[in-house]
Amino acid sequence: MRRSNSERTETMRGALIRAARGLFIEKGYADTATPEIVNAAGVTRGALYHHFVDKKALFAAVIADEARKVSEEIESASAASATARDAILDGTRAYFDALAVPGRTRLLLLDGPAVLGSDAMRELDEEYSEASLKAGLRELFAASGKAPDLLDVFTDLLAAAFDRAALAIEAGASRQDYERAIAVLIDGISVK
Amino acid sequence: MRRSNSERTETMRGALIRAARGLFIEKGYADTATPEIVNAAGVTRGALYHHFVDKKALFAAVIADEARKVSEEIESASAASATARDAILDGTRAYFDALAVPGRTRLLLLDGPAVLGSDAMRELDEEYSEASLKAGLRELFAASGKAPDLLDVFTDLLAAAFDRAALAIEAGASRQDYERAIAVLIDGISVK
DNA sequence: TTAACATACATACAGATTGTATGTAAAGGT
DNA sequence: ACCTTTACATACAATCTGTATGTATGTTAA
Repeated sequence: MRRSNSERTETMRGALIRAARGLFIEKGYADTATPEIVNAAGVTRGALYHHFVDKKALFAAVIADEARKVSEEIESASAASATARDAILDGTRAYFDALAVPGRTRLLLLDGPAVLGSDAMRELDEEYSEASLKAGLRELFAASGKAPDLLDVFTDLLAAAFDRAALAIEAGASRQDYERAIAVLIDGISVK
Repeated sequence: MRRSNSERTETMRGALIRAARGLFIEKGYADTATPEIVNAAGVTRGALYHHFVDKKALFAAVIADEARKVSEEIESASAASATARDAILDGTRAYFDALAVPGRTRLLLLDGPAVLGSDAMRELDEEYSEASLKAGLRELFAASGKAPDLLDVFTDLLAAAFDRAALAIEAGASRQDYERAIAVLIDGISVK
């Protein structure tokens, strides 16, 4: 069968990313060797190093994919909420659902920051999942007549709290407790 | 000179931990090789692998040291504050000061969780730095007549926010803005 | 259509790294 | 003084990563 180059590239990159994703989740970035990855994908290391400059670049592709999926799931879930408060809390639940997909907390919250740096992860977060939170907070501030001068800071702090909550929930903590506490935090910052 | 074995062990472990700390901060855990570490310490890899089962164990020793120091600095700073609110905010500032020591955010917030796992780091945090925050929150809740049923959860969420703030401040954000926002969060959860 | 080139992938190789095995010297107990 | 244990150094085997090189397949233009 004759396949175009762009098609070959696309399927090969997809296969490598999928195989790498599984192993990175299972054993972590550091303990996953490139021979394992290409074995799982049924190819050789030549393909990997042709499509990615190094192992870290492959990891970055996995992370970017995952961040995009999380963002998409959140946005598709937070369709229409009655109030700004509800929009934020619905978004929070959608975020917890998205991070409940096995391995995502490890990829996005543990290995990602260590391997790619917190700056790179911050950029990804801002580009993807934090956008809707920030929009929600902006509305909330507007509705409660609060000055939005610390909007970015509150977004950052709450995003960090959500991340920690996702980690705790995965470790066995009560999701309901964390959702209640987050609701208290949201209500707390919306008082004038 | 004749030195006892326990004395030799202590100085050697200290030298290895100090050398490793510097390199882990400078280049990260993954990019620091054990030959470099022992070179910096002026010994051989034999000494390292005699005192630590592997590279990760040496890293764990560095992290434990650092977490203890942070905890000590916080406790020595938060001597006596007028109110529970002040105690928490003073503790927050002390935490920011402690994490402003170069490399600590990388050690404790980036490499630590990735290398040792978030469970291990959570245990360290609970044993050390989060204890005073939890005590402060308990007082705050008592003073404002709030039910303390979510005390652990709020402690966790706020600790995560503090960590993110420390990272942001190191990346160049306004420390004052983050302190103001944190004060708002604290005040928000203390309303009945 | 085919010669010329670029892209996709495989194989081979060099350097470096980790952990272990083994050897030696110093300390501790009897 | 002897024997055991601990502290450390050296030597070795098994990886792993990135690069260099080789081959096949796709692309382009005369």
